[in-house]
Amino acid sequence: MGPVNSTTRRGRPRKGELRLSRNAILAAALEVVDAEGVAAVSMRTVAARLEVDAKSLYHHIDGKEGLLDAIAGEVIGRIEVPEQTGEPAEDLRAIAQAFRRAARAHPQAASLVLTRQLPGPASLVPAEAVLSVLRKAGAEPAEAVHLLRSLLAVVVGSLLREANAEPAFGVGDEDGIADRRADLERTGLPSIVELAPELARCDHEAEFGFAVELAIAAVLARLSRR
Amino acid sequence: MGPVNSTTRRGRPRKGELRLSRNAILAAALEVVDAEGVAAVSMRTVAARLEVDAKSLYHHIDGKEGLLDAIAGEVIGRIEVPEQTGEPAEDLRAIAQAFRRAARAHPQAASLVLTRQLPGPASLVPAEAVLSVLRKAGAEPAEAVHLLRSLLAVVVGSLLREANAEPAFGVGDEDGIADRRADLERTGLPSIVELAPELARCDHEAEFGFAVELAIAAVLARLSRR
DNA sequence: ACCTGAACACCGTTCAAGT
DNA sequence: ACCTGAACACCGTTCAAGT
Repeated sequence: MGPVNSTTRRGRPRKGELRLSRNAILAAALEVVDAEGVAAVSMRTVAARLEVDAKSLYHHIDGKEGLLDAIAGEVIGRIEVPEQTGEPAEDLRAIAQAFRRAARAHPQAASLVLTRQLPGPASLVPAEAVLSVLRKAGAEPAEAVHLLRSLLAVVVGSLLREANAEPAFGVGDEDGIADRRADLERTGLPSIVELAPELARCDHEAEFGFAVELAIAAVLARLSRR
Repeated sequence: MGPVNSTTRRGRPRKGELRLSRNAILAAALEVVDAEGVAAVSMRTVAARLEVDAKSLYHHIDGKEGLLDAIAGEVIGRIEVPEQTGEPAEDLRAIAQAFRRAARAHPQAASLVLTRQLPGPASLVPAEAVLSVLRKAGAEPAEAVHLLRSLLAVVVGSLLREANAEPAFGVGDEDGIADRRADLERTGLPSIVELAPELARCDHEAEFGFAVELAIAAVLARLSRR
């Protein structure tokens, strides 16, 4: 159908109207994601936000799959890699936190970002930073790549848990925590039951920090053991 | 439409016909996933495989979202946790490998499994095993939960990369590797260019092993430093 | 208790026709 | 060069009607 006003027409827009562009589409798509989640992204909803027909998008992006890839690239492309200090632990930590900040800027998009082919061009900038730190810290070439991939796995795995967790899993919500705890205790699995109080809650920021510190310690121990 | 034979009818099946069941639906859904990928799963395709109308599925499962959750649970529920040996490193390694084996049994389902709310009931058995090992190795209660979550992040992050990588990224395919290498060199990012030969290829099994060993070393170092 | 026909409100995508 | 009408082949889901 398209816009319902009486001046609906075909062909290119009358002069003065904003032209459709890849950037405008991406911005609109990100708005949909932030407002209603990835599931609400469709060619039609995105186009509607631009007051344009869904089919028009095909002139600027490569179908829906291409749109989702582009959204992921957009989010990951906004990682602001901090300047290096020369202190490896500090630098690696800062890059990991920058990654998390970018993911948390669009919480609803996080699973999209983490789930798509990550080593796309957009993620090469943070990868470059990590590799540079590792090489300066004394890692061999092949070793640096293994360590990069290990660090990336920790970051991605941690952020994915955070993205998938129900919103209330974090702070407050003592009721939800009590419910989960009761569920865990009902399993009868001894360690699960014993640790139910700890398992029923999750401070995502602290958990991310813990995993990253553990990984960094492992990396540095490995590099200094030489 | 349903089956096109001339005896189409409504109501419950004539006696002798197999009844629809949650298990039958899950099995059919897993067949679709293995044969054509998660994207090919729809109420209609799954129902067609059972020669049943799509709407019939609603009597046994909670809509499409419920179906996807159930598939993920099914795959993860098949993790065969090995018996403990008392050697923490060996036991943790074995659990991680069991996790990978389950994921690789249904490669097309992997991203589904890793992406959904993981701490569902199905994943509690492997979690119990990890926690038990950690506690025996001397971890404090809260610490054991942090370490479990860190280990899970490494495993999930690694398997997610493996699942998302294009099939050819692994072995052979020297052409694809050469292409990727050329792409990486064109970025001009110094460390990326220097390490392009290593970055262009990825032995998933070795990479998984490396990340897991690094994580286990970190865990044990932390627990023995006391 | 279980299955389906009719129906609804959505999808992504192609392609020819318009300006 | 860019946009859309018409059209197609799909979706998930509700609900009343059948046995």
